Amino acid sequence: MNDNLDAGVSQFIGYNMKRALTVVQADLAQVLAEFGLRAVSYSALLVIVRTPGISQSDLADVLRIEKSNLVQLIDELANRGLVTREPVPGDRRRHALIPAKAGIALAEAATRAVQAHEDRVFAALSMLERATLVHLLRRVWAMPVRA
Amino acid sequence: MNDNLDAGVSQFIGYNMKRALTVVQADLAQVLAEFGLRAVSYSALLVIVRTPGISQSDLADVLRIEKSNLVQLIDELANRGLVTREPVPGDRRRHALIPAKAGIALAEAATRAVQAHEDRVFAALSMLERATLVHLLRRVWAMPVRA
DNA sequence: TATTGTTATACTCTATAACTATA
DNA sequence: TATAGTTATAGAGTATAACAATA
Repeated sequence: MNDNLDAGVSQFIGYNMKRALTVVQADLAQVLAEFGLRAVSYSALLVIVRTPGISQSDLADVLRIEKSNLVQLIDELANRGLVTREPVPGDRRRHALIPAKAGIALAEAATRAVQAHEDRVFAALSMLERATLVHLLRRVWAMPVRA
Repeated sequence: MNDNLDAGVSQFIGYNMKRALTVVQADLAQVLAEFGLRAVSYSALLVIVRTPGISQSDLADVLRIEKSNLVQLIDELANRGLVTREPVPGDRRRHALIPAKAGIALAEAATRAVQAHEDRVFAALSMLERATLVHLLRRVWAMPVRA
């Protein structure tokens, strides 16, 4: 394609993955900023809404981030009245993360915006092609690479 | 798929793109570390080898990074004897980036390792599927998203 | 002993502003 | 005035170690 512009790096699959993701992330960040959210805080909120009562440790595992980096993130969501930390009967170490009404509403509105964002960003692909793309990507991340 | 594990975020194409890229980047970093390179320094070296005489500004444009962040990177490559900064006749502001013999050799060896890395990381996909993946990704990053 | 939430910290990556020398 | 290279710095994002409370 433009081998003299990028000197052949565009032959690599990883290069094209990164470049496409950069486009997607830039647009997503703009969309979520209107809700006062970043990608990671949107994900956290959505998981809490759909898994009420999840603990911070389990949430960190699901989001594949460090639990220490989740503390301030949950602080933000809690300060905005989107979620609450509730005591868990039987284990006083854990906090159950419970979505507040405002959190549920924001997650729903943001999810609609994210779906619109994906429709826009992947408009060049047909629905079938989008399904193919997801299928191929899943097989990449689902595959064990090293022992 | 595991909608109760990730609470539905895996429905998003962007989520699958990021997750796949994380796997790819982790493996690539390991591979390039054996050559004392990061992804960005490998890309820079490869472009210099295939576009001898390119200036730092033009290289920054190709790599889509800030020229200020290129200075130390080129310092490293130069200190290792992989490239040199040569004066450009007719414009004393510019430096022509010239690959040294060691730089050409390292770029070739690293490129073979990167190709082996891609063969390994995308082993779950047939050659046709890899071509399809690249084609779909290119159409995503080539598409203008916002005006 | 191990786990949960927390704090502090360090390290990488990236972006921006300002400077110099040249054009 | 504008551009190439450079320096310094600041902001994200992420990773690690240590701690108190609890299991």
